[in-house]
Amino acid sequence: MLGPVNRVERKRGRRVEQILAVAAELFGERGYDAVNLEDVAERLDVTKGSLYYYFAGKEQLATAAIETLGTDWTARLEELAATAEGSAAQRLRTLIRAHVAIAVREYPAALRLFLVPRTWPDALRARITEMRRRHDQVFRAVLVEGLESGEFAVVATASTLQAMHAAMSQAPLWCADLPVDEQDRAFDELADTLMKLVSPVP
Amino acid sequence: MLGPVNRVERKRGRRVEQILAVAAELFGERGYDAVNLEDVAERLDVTKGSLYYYFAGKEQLATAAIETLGTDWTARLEELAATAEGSAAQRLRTLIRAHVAIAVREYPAALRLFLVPRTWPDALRARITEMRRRHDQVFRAVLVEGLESGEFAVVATASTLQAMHAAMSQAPLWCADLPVDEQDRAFDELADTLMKLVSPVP
DNA sequence: CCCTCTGTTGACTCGCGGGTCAAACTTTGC
DNA sequence: GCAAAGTTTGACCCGCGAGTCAACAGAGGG
Repeated sequence: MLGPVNRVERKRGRRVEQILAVAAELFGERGYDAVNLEDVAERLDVTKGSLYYYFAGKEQLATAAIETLGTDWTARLEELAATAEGSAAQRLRTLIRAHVAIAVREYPAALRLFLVPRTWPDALRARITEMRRRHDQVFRAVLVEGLESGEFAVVATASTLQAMHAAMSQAPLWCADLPVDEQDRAFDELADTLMKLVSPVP
Repeated sequence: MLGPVNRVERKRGRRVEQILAVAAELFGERGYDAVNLEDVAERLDVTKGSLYYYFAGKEQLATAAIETLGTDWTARLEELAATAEGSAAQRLRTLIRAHVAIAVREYPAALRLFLVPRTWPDALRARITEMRRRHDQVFRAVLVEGLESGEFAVVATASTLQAMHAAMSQAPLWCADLPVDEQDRAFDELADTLMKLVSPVP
């Protein structure tokens, strides 16, 4: 039997989800150290102490929150990869755009997750690494496909993926402050630019 | 009259340099919050209180340290750009390699300076932005040159530079732990990969 | 209406790290 | 050799934020 058994457990489950949603947002925005539990509690119109009823501590809360964030993000990427139509190039471009859009619009500082994992407690590092591995996996699959079909040409798969990932993760920093319509143009430009990494040369 | 006038001031100047060297290393490695002044002091075989004789506070110390780090790094890039021989492509590749090597070998976590500037106090943000602007300037110059001579083709100058910068800054994260000889191969691969961003397509 | 179980509170402890300062020590100039 | 200036120390203050906990609601259930 999956899921909560009775009304009480369901209620608790919903509460946990609310907390995780807020926590994911804050940890995604600010990183680990810069989030304090009072802030999380305040956003839930609740007191800090109450969080400890659901989670053993900051680290556990952050771990669960990252899990949530990661699962959501990964799921969307994977679904997109599964449903996207067209050539490998078209699909890769779609993925890049979507990934950048999620990063910028929803987790504007989630790059911290990937870029400075050393500041996170050990337990979290593993989750973050795993999350990144799964993201990479989605991109790698399309990349390999395009390579095998001869549609793409790359110097080295590893550094191509690294470069792509770096550029995408960093996007929030330089286009978070742009107005929305310019953001869209920036996403397109970045996607086109990154496609050059896989384009064949004469 | 430039420079310190008497022996006392020279001595003080040297002490300040020692402190800044250590501070630049630590701030470059760990970011702002994660550095505490006790650590800085300990590395200098000195007490925390003593730092306050030379600097008004953590923020001022960090500002000066970043200044040092930035000046050194920028100067080396600029000198390399000025002395490098060959086509625009050859020079760009040289710059990329050098930049990555400096990032990985000397300031292994300096990417935090660029990547998460929102965690730094306002005063520091300006310095960091300026440092990055100067780095970009060096690359932009070569890029524009190659474009004008028809050697390069890019989708958009801005996102090309962004992508390059992102990939280079992030390099320390994924190749800091490699043995030195593999690092060199990784640098080469990354440089070759990034050159694709400017390569003309048929 | 009371009893129990689930949640919530707010006042508390505690350690950490930035910042202060008078006193002690060292160097320098005469 | 001594006074003044320069430098270092270590004990101390203070605020912040994580974590604790006894006391206090409500919501059902009998």
